[in-house]
Amino acid sequence: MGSSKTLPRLDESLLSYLPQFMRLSRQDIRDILDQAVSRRFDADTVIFEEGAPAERFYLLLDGYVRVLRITKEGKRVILLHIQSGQLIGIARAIGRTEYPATAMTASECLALSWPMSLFDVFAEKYDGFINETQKAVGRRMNEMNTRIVELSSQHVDRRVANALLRLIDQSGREVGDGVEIDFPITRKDLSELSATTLHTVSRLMTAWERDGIVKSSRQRIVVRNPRKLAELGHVDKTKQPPIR
DNA sequence: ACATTAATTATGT
DNA sequence: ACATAATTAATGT
Repeated sequence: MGSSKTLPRLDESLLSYLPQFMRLSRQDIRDILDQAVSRRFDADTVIFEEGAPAERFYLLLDGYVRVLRITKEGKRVILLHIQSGQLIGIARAIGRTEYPATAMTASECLALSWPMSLFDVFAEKYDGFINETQKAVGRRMNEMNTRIVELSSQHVDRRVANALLRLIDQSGREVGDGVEIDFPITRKDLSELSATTLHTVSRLMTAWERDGIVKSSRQRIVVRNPRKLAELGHVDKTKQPPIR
């Protein structure tokens, strides 16, 4: 379960290096922190749900969060992953009063949150907040743009390869023989990111393991050869008509 | 070029 | 021991 304590006192360094708060005085940051609720979440815990009234917005201080939606038929679709230092649940920033998607922790997480009414206050009062937030929204839109094109035009192996590449880009941790995705991730998760089945992902992974591109065990994936994976990701192997 | 179904095995508490 | 994750083969579209 997640505990909901406002622990002793939040240190100002938690915020002072984040783009949204970088320009602010120590006192401003103090005020912001004093209004925050700090909460720890276990892995695989829902932070907020699609369609629910967007009462609070969050700043992820540690861990990783999945943003997802569930189709009418009960199929999960993962939209993107969020890493620490990022705001989530900022429905207000896109003019919505309900959360547009569900946020679920992918690992143990620590997050601050504020009532949504403060979003407008922050935007008005604190230099750089709305600007940097808008940039973050833009980056996510960008990612989803490329993903839409990917999902609707590329073959599975490329989709999965590119999903993996984004994951190590956003949450890669250097390990002995490559770079590991920094949170537990299953074949099923990958398939929900790539619009395919866990079986296909499984087959791809064993093939890529044989080729030394990845190494995986239960809920762990290490990319040993990002270059080769990137080739799989963008090499266009749609059949060209033979010359002559 | 894939998904689906089903059976089997591996792995973590 | 039990649940969940991963593999594998067979079959379907």
